[in-house]
Amino acid sequence: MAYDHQSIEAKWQQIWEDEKTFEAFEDESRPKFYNVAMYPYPSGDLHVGHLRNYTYIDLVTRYKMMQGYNVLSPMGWDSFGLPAENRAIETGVHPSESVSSQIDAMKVHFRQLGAGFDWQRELASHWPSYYQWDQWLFIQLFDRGLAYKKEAPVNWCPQDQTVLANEQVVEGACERCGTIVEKKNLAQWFFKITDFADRLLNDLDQLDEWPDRVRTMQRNWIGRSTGAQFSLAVDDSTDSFEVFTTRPDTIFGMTFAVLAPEHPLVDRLISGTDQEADARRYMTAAGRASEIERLSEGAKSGVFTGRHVINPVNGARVPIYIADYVLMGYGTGAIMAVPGQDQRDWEFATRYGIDIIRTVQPPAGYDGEAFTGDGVTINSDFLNGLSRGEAIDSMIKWFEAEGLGTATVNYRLRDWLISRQRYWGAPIPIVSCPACGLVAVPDDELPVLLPDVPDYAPKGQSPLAALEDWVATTCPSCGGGARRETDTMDTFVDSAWYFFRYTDPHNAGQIFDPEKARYWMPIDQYIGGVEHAVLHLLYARFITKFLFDVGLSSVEEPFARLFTQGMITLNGAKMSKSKGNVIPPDRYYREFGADAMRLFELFVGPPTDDAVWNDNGVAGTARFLDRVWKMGTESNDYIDRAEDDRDRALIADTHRAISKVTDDLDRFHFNTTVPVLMTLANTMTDYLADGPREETFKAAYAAMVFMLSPMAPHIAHELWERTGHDTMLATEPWPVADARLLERSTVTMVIQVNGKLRDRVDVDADIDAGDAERLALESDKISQWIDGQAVKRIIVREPNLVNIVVD
RNA sequence: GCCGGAGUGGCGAAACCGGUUUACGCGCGGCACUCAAAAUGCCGUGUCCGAAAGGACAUGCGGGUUCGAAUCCCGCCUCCGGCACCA
Repeated sequence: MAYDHQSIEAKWQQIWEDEKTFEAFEDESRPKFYNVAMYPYPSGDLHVGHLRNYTYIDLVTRYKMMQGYNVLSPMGWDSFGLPAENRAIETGVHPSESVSSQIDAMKVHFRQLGAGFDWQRELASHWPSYYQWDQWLFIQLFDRGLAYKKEAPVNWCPQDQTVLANEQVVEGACERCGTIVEKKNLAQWFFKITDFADRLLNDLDQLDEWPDRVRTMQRNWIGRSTGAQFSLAVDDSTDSFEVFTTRPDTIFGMTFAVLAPEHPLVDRLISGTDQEADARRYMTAAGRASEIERLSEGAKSGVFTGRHVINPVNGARVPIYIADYVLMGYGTGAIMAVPGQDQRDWEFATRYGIDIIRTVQPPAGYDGEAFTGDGVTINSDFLNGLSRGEAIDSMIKWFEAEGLGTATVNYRLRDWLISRQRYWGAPIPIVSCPACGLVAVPDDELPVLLPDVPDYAPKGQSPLAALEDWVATTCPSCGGGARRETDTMDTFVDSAWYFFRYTDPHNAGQIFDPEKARYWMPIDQYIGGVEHAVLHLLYARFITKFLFDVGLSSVEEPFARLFTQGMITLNGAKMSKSKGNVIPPDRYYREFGADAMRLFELFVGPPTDDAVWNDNGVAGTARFLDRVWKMGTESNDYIDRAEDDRDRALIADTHRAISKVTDDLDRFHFNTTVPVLMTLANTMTDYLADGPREETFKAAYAAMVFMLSPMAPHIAHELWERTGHDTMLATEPWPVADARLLERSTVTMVIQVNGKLRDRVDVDADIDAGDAERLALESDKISQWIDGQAVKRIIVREPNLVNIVVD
């Protein structure tokens, strides 16, 4: 009977739902396994690239379940955010309506794929029962000074009409829409992630089950550098300013100093100097230029202030410049410039005719510009002759003794800007009172519900600001008139802790029960796209550390093991609606079934790598499933007879397949598991062609069905049932290979002459070295190749190889 | 510029510890079944020479280590990803 994938897949999807096969409960008697796919934005249409990810997560769920783990694999929706809101602006449909229908469409996809999720724990960030706890979390941070409002130059996307976090600016452009961002001075809400910089950096070392690439990206993003911060006094003035340097050892080479155009001291310094007009003109130009323009300009530009600073180590009087290659946002916004040892300073000094003094001896014959390598310190008085490290230490001691500075650590990481001037997000639960200042909304008034608005269009401030009745409120502290915060939270706040809520999703009185979180956390396997390497994955680590600090989380790191899957591409391009190269899975479901598609998603290539979609591939895996089906349902003519060599060989091959599939699943080498099963099926076909056998074949076939269960669950469950079992295959124990059967009694021994393959012979696996050598020399082919030449050496690696070395 | 990763048939890829290169699938060619086609099954399929037996050459390029290298080392080339005036 032909395999009817349509009705059989629907049948098992219904059974898994009815029997609640994937609902999980805390159970201290079994090891837990918390398995999470990054919760998706509900975009409705999934394409074959998305399904690779969900095939992997479901494979892990089913595999770990069969291995006896108490597996939790929940699913939820990252449902706040711009796409729903932009759709609302176009169509007038409220985002909550469009999001709900998208969620329904996605659930149909997951069901069709046969994905085993615990739907009883479903959550969505736009549900008030969820974002209430976003708001609660915000207040916890606020109460501890870790959420604060500050006016600062921030990234503004003119297209989306909202500010962006640093992490959301990619090469000077909005990560979402690609528009060049502008700098604006605005009062915005920040989370003080910088307080956690050292922990976020150091704990990366523990995450040895994370891809190195992601850890490196986070390290670079945090960007810790050590050095010294010290004070430079302005000549003829009581003013001074702080500078940060990683190279205090080069201070004798300082021939100028530079302030960022936005530095607060600039105005006072230039006032009344001959250079004032020039300087002001430069600052206006620099302020107008976008970051991209500043970067692309190439040659460093700047302007002399007319003022000087005194080098504290030798009293040298050096000019102060303003230049936009110094950034206000890093360090102190001011530097000592040492062109001899810094390439940027070198370029600037060359352009403006400033002196260059080398303080590190370059190697003989060095003809480069600034020398940034290691060498002996020169031209530096009491530092002369010291190595870089010694000179740095000496200088820091000197600064400390003089009271001018100290050793300092600087980070590239900035505080996380979380307020957004958009509608579709969680309202920030703060009230601004003329008398009391910024006051948190009390817990018993949460959630601050997101009100309906007549107009979603962004106008530079949140659409909520137009709702005067909503904005006007009373102060929770003094009862006087006050105004609500109208900005909403970045959706990355929602996603920074949702995996805690999964552990206790219906708790109405608490963000989650710490005991339930303790049972499930940390996530044993987290799967998602590498595009979140420094966004979601960093924020979630930060919030987890905060929850740890306040006693809610038992772990400091949320994701014990991280897997980042590659993309599916088509004609060399990422699938996207805008490119019009999206392949929907529907046709494959219809023609070949979800199981065949799942197998091809596994088979298509190494899981971490991008893979090219091949339209014929699913037909190939469907053919394989068809063969397996026929073998199980059409070969009923078993005969009874004693086991022979052929039977023993089949059983041994089966155990080798179990061993290999188990190893490969453990190592996430999913692409190599499918060929193992295909090869086993080919072996079984050959076996059947030679005449059916009873018990032996049944055992091999059962192993095939078990191994298919996590990969192609529908057909596997159906075959399990049809071969006379009334248990649920999903919860049957995973087969274990018998180590004694894995070893072969005979192997093919390769005979080489001078490393080139010349003959092969079958030998007993326990052949000794002497016999192997003798057998090799007895070979006719080999004696032809030796042909009288002197045998210099014979390398024997019994039982696999003999290599005869001749002159 | 700096930091990662990769380069193996017509294509996706295997080869896990240095030991039979190219498993498995796609594609392609042939055959069987069929009135025919589809589906299915079987056989073949790295390149070159050769009728065959067989041989030579092949893992981006050039060297090296080794009895033996896709794998280790050195130097290049190309592609992909990340960071990029971070002082």
